[in-house]
Amino acid sequence: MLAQTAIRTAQPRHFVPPMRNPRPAAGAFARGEGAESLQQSLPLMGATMSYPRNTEIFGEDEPSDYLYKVVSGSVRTYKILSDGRRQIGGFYLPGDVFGLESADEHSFSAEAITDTKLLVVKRSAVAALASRDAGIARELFDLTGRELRRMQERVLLLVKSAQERVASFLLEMAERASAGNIVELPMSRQDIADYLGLTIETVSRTLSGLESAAAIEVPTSRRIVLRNRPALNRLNG
Amino acid sequence: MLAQTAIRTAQPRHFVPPMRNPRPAAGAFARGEGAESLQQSLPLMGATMSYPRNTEIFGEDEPSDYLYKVVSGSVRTYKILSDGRRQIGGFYLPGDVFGLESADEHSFSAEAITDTKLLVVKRSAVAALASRDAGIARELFDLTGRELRRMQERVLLLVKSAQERVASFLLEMAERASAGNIVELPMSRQDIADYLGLTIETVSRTLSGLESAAAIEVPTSRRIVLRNRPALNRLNG
DNA sequence: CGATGCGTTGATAACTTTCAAATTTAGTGG
DNA sequence: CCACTAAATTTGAAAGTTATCAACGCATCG
Repeated sequence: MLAQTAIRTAQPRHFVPPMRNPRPAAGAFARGEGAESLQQSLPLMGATMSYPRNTEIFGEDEPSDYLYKVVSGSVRTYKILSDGRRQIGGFYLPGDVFGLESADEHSFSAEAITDTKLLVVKRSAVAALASRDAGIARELFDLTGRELRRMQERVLLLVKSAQERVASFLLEMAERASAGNIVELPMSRQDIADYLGLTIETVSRTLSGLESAAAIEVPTSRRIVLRNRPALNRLNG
Repeated sequence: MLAQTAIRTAQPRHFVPPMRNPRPAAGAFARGEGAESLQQSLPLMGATMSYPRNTEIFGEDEPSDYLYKVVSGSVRTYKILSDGRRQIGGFYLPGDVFGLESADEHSFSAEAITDTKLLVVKRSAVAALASRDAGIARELFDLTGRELRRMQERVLLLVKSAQERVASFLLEMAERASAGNIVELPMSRQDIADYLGLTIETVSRTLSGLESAAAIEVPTSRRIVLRNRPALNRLNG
């Protein structure tokens, strides 16, 4: 399973006004003097599109002509397995880019989890820019490499126990979408289960267990408060 | 955990004589006229090194200054988890490139499974070439994207049952290292178990089960004959 | 021939899923 | 804003799968 591609850029993540140029990623990596950056170029090459909650962004069988950058909202990519189960490839939050890994066709479908605005850019436009600008090419390469490492982390996660997977998931989300120790989850328990390769019941039970152990609090089902990060990190392995 | 990076190139895979220039990948993708290809350039930039069976190629904590291409033999990358378990990132066979995903430091260790010859190339040399040649840059990007898709397949694999994982593994190896329906496995049962996130006992039992079901034959522990691919594919999901 | 490493097989325990039901939350219409 | 209905989440009990612990077989090597 898998995240199509999730690149987090050093950008403000919450309530980014649509259509405003993101500032260049700070210190992402060295680039040749005077070269454009992907951060700057993307908004100029694409259009912002809105997707209501639970609507499809693209289907698994469709040609993959675009790259997507989340402006606001949240996205899940997924694949329906032959036995009917759904495997979630990845969750994408504001600042994340997805679609990088696609070949000619998407290997996953993508849906908006919440109302979402995306910056949509033609792959060919990015490719053309990259072929003229080595800095941009390098940036693309680095983004993909970063996504690759992220996917490797995912593989490490999936061989662990249910408790470890849930703890790791919470820590990952805390890193990506938290204000302090409060994690706001845009996705349902079913989404989490399909991401972690567990059942919804196991996810729910594990969260209850962590709450009993005073590692977290669950004031509402979509809000998790991390009470004991060291304990979660221990579980994380 | 995970495969550092495994790119299969359209090259002859068995007994490639060391230090002989591989022919350019046939039809891997379009490149600008007259541009060099990575396939051609790599051997000119690096050196071939030999590693006896079970020796370390690099350690997890070491700086990652090189890319590696398997000339002959086989390699495993792995990571030791905090609980002492070993997770195998990937297996690399002749023609595969690994090390692409690394950041400043390796996230995995690498060992020769069998006596192995590797083409070792400085990352900086490849990067320099890529910055001058958009075709090379594109090639690198494509290689990484391919590896990303491969890792996604891996994630899909790991959420399945033991039987599905083993069946998928056999099919994967058949594609990569088989002569017809005979698969020669360079790695031990323990390696396979650590790759699939199972125990050695479960792998062994599952293979025995597949043999009872007449899907495979196991004449020796390192040789598997695929007797019923459709059945394996069904298990594969 | 005995030791050692690897693989297989068996019995039991631990963990996760499955099936079912209760409870809470969210959405809709009045 | 409240009531009602549907959906989501949580919890319980039983079944299924995989891991663990243990023993055995087989091959290689000295």
